[in-house]
Amino acid sequence: MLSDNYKTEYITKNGDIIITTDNFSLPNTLDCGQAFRFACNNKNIWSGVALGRKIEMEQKGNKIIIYNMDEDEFLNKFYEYFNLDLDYSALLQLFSKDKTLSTAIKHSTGIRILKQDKWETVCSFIFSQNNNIKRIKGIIERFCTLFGDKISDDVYNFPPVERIAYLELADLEPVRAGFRAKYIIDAAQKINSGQVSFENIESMPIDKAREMLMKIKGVGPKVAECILLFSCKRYEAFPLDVWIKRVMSTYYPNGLPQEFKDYGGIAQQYLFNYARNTKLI
DNA sequence: AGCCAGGACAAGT
DNA sequence: ACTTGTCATGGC
Repeated sequence: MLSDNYKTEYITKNGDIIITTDNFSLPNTLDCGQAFRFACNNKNIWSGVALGRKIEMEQKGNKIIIYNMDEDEFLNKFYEYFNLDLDYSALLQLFSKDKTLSTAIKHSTGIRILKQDKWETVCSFIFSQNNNIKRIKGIIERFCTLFGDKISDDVYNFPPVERIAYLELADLEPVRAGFRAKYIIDAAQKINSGQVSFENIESMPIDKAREMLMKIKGVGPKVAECILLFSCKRYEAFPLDVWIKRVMSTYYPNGLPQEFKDYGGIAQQYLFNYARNTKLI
């Protein structure tokens, strides 16, 4: 359906990367509930931690500036992280044939699905269950500060899985994750031991991938879909949370149109953001 | 103050 | 196979 080798325009300048595209909104992408470690300061700079480094960005119209990053690191890690190999222009044009999606897209333009670290995504969405986004962010920051490596002032990497695998439940108490803490330990142990492996997860039949992820305690159908969508490039994954369930019952009682299903997860993210922000649904 | 949150699990029909 | 109570915590 979409081109396999789409390329987004960029240049390097003074040690920064400057991306040019009409389909990239920093606020909508970084604050739509898929990632939890980004925030905007009062000077319009978005700052966060991803793929083991602090990253600072700014949007000026259709240009996205990634400060202090060389081309190697950009091409090897963040080009894929920001999903710059997907033709959002063509995809959103397809989605816009549907009236509800068209409205949602106009409301929250420029959402992109990030390709995040898998272990971090497992933890993040375990923390997310029966929880609100504000508190999820707090839990994750405490988790990183307590167990991650310091990379600069007040900035900590996401803790490595092998470190968490050998913690006691009581060690996680200051994270204040509640009943989810035991799930984090179980996830770390199963991933660290290889009982749950990410190898081939991006290409294996999606039902196999779901089944494997759900071997982790605390990973049910919804969290599994989030992991597949937000860290494995499985755009057909379709997380059903309370917001999307409302959208579906109101606007799509017979399910999402078939022609969108290969990219249903991306459509889902526009619908989620629209529903959550407007509270109209 | 009380309801709700990017749910999952276990026990009960 | 479906339904229900329970699970910590704190945002609003």
